[in-house]
Amino acid sequence: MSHSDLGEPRLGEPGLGEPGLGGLHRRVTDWFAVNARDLPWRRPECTPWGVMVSEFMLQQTPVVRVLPVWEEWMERWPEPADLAAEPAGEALRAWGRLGYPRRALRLHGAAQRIVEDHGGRVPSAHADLLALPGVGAYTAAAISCFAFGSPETVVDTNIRRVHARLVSGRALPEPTYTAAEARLAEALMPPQGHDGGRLANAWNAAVMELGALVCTARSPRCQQCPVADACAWVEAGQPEPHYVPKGQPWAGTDRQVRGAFMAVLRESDGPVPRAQLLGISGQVSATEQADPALAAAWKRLTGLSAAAEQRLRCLDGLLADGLAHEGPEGVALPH
DNA sequence: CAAGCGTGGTT
DNA sequence: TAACCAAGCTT
Repeated sequence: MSHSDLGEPRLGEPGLGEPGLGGLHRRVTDWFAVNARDLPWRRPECTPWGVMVSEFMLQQTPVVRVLPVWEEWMERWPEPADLAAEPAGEALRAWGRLGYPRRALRLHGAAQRIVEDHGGRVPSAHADLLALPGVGAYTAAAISCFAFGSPETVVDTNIRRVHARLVSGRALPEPTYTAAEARLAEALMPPQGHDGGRLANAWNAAVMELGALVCTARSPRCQQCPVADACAWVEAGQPEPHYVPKGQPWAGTDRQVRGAFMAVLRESDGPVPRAQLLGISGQVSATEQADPALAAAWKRLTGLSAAAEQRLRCLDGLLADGLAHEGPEGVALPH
């Protein structure tokens, strides 16, 4: 892969005595050295397990909400075996309101697999990590790179956005991760030196941080960007996105109902009677929102409101997903 | 592979 | 204020 494969946009001015894509590597990592947030999972004393827990929690959840929960987890479960020895329900409870509670379930399962298959140590190889529940391409690369210094190519949504703007001249990355984006990310990696992956590690972390703090999705802070003068998107006059991002509906969705159920189960010490759980209020089904008259007619015919049917379906879903268990006394978090 | 999966701060 | 969106993974 040569730099000529990167496409038309310029990658800074080469030939000025600056190695690495016309000095981009150096400029971004220098910016990072000054501006990086002091996050506990980045400190040298943080264990691979600490990095792994942070990566799970950071999947689709902002740093500020992860910080306090991560601290609690590290104090309570400093090693994978500590978590693996607990019931999954304890992981779900300690997950609190981070969202996507199946991540807690998968992290708990991953801890058990680490104990069984890896002697209680977080594996460092990408393939071993990828085999763990809840670990996909991004998380495997991130753990391998940030916890072990492996020269992996890490690609998250921040990095994709920086690449889209800096190199491709677009406001946003493609709606779905493309092979072209993967090739670009590979091509942008610093050359393999004799530093044991240190430069790769710094580049990954620096571009990610640049995307999180400066090259943000909305109202980017281009004045503070160390490579704005080399940015294809700035050069092109900051054109609008070439597609409309899909929204994430919430009111009346199954997600809202499942979230409400999980909140009740987390707060309960013992099992909650099924009827009580199904009776919690606060949500209106999407059907009832769209057409209250139709929903009322349906209820007269069947005796079940659309909301009631939705709650039944959502409870079944939680049980099927292993987020809850049902016994003779009711529904509870799993053992 | 597009859809589904929580939650709450920001705009 | 409603909409956007945040270090993705799984099916």
